[in-house]
Amino acid sequence: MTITQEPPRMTPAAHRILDAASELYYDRGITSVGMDLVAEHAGTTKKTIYDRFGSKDGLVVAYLEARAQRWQKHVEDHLAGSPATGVERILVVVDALDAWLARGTRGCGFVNAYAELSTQSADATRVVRAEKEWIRRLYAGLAAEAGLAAPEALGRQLALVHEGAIVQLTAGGSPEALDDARLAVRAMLVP
Amino acid sequence: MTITQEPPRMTPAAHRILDAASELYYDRGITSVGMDLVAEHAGTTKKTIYDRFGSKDGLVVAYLEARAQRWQKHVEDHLAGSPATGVERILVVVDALDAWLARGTRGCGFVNAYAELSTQSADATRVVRAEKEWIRRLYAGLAAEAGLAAPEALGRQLALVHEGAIVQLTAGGSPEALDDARLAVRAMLVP
DNA sequence: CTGCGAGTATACCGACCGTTATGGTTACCT
DNA sequence: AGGTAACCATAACGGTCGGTATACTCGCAG
Repeated sequence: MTITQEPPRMTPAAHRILDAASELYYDRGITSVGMDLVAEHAGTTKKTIYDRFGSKDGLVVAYLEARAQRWQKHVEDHLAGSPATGVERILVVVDALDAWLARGTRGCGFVNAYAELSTQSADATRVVRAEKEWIRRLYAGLAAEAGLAAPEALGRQLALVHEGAIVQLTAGGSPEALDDARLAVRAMLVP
Repeated sequence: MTITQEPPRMTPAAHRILDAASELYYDRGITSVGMDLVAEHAGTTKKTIYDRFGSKDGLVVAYLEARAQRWQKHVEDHLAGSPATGVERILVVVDALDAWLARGTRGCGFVNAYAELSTQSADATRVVRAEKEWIRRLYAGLAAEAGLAAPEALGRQLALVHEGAIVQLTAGGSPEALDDARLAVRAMLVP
């Protein structure tokens, strides 16, 4: 049986811990960041971390869930703040990704976490998979709203371009990856 | 100044070490695999590892370079063994990727290494970037041979689908990712 | 006044980290 | 015969790992 732990109570110190862990885990990787370092950056102690998050795995899952929430809100804000309609709304997601990746070259935090933890933490893997499925459904939903044919399959194909752009921009060091993604998306939307 | 170390002399023990490290690093991640574990799996001692590879970073770079060579040979063998011509040769690369990913769900070893090491090892990052550039040039070269317009830009766009398929298949847990990639590639090749 | 939850401070645990050292055993090359 | 390269075995180095224990202070609600 899979135990689903209750979410940690977000006391003030817990907030500082999660903020520090989010920055450190994303920037330096999860395995190479120890609990002592997180405690130091959060201005607290390991005792408080374990009181709030139970284990390193618990803190990692909280980090991934918070990051997913931030990222999804970022996309939804972009969509809500754009006058685009129809197929153009699909390009708004690419713009949101571009803005999200503007700072930093560390790539997708979820892919990075999967790279380190997929064989060691089922909970972390579950959060990563959920975020990737969210991307697929986001594009599929926009394709359906635009009245395009086979929106589910098209949404998955658009998600490939989305993920590929992150990889080629960061790990691949290809600075024009986002522009390439816009071209690829447009090519896939003209029938 | 950047020191380029000479490649390790591949004595019999060095071969076993590199084989063991390749399997362990890819399966469990690089940071979480220690030198003791590599020595144990290779049936040798840490002394011999350091005699042959100098440091953990040296062993990691050797792992990535060997993996890139294996992967590129895999693709070239697929291309050489296929009767396809023109744009169909681009799909052969997707078939080669499908076969390469048939076993395992650990995704792209280079992206995984980048996730763990990009802020800590310039040498490892250089090997990762070289492999991603190789993919872009591979597709661009096939696009040029097929007589397609703007082959460089098109090659980069095809590389996005390629990388995205790996991510969505493994981290995303989307089993139809390779079929989606074939559809996306075909959509991008009809003008 | 009391009890309690939250947080701080410090020390500790066994295990493992990357790295180096010492010493000895083969086997091949001159 | 002597040298050298490759390898094995054992141990140790200082440091960090995730996690636990003890003891303390503070603010607040009953």
